[in-house]
Amino acid sequence: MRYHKIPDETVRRLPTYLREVLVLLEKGHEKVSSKRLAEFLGINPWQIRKDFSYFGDFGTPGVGYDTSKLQKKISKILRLDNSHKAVLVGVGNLGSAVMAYGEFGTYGLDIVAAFDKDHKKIGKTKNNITIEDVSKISSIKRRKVDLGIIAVPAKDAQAVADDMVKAGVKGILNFSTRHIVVQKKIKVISIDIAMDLARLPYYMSVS
Amino acid sequence: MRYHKIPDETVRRLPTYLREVLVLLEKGHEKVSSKRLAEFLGINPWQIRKDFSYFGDFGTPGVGYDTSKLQKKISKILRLDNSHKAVLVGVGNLGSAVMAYGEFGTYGLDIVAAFDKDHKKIGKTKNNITIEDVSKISSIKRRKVDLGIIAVPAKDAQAVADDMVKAGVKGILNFSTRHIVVQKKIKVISIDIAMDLARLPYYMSVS
DNA sequence: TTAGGTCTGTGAACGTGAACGCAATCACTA
DNA sequence: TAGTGATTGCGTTCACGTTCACAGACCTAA
Repeated sequence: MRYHKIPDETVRRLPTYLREVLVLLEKGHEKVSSKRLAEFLGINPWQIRKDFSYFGDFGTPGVGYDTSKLQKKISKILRLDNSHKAVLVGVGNLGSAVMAYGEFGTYGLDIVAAFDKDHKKIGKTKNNITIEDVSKISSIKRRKVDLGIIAVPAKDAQAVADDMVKAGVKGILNFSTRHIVVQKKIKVISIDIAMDLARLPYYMSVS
Repeated sequence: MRYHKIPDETVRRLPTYLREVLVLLEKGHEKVSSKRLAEFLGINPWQIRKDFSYFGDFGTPGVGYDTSKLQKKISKILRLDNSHKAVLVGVGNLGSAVMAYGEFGTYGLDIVAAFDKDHKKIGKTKNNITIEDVSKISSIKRRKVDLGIIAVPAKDAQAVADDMVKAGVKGILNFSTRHIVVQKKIKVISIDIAMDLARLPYYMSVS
């Protein structure tokens, strides 16, 4: 194996691989071939082999990859080998769904605090988390939270992001429809579910 | 202007452009420069100009782009000039949030029906939509629905997708964590919000 | 021990998209 | 009408990611 910088597009696929590998481990499969993995995920086998070739060899020709080693290696690369704490701001419809979404745990990600500015919501409890006043968000510094999730309306998004950064958050997942500007060393990933749906009609007519 | 096939990556950005253009129109701006648009969206100006160059010229050197023409043109390319009807299957936490999510309307997309298999939910009304029994999903054929949104647990996702296709859906937005296989002419776009969060720790350590 | 089948690892070819730079165009002013 | 400043349109270059093809490694069975 040679040293390689892992391409961004490969990193984007790693969580997918990890998720499937976890399922296979659960089922007790110790080995998996690139072909089989490819079928499950709808990707080409050679794409998977190429991706895996950027780091380690845990593959055995004629057999496949060792699922357990794969899981450890991918987790380590993604820094998911230690668990991470996340804070959610905005407990509306989407925010509530995010809190209830079980899949974060799969990756060792834990939502440990939730904030809102609506006084009717503050103090209430959802998913064992008591909703706090967003003006007190700086308290997460003590609680060693390094991920932030923004689920507030567009107009409030930037302000919330600024507060998060001040409170020590290192990465932000942004569900709002506004582009967010932060210091370069803070990573922001934005999701706009409406935009993906909006792309569908285009592809429907093409094919 | 020359004829060009519009690159996939450009299509991916079009909804973003459209959203911002709609905001500008709302505010009464008739013109916008690539530079200004770029600042709002966090993209490079030349990327935007290149994207726009694949279709039409509505730009005036020294002035910028005509927002109104931009809106019409992008809508037309994305086939959002006619409204589209969507069906949601799975009215859990995420499904409910999707139903309540207002941004779909921005693009002329309309959720007109919702299905679930839980008899406790069937018959209840959310966002003016009465939840129906998922076994009766074929009824959407009559209602001219062409988009499907899957918000059910992974194990049920494929079956729901199959039913949707039978019922005449042409494009699917999949929120489940399972890869879905359908006829080639049906377009599936999958979103896994946990996977995006799972990528954050990687970038946090790198920078 | 050998043969046959399977699957990995990776260099190389290929394709696509991003970044760049600048000529051409237009509005505005005097 | 000419000069100035702003901005588009797009050819070109560069960087990156995908696809391919195959040598080599390994397993099993006889």
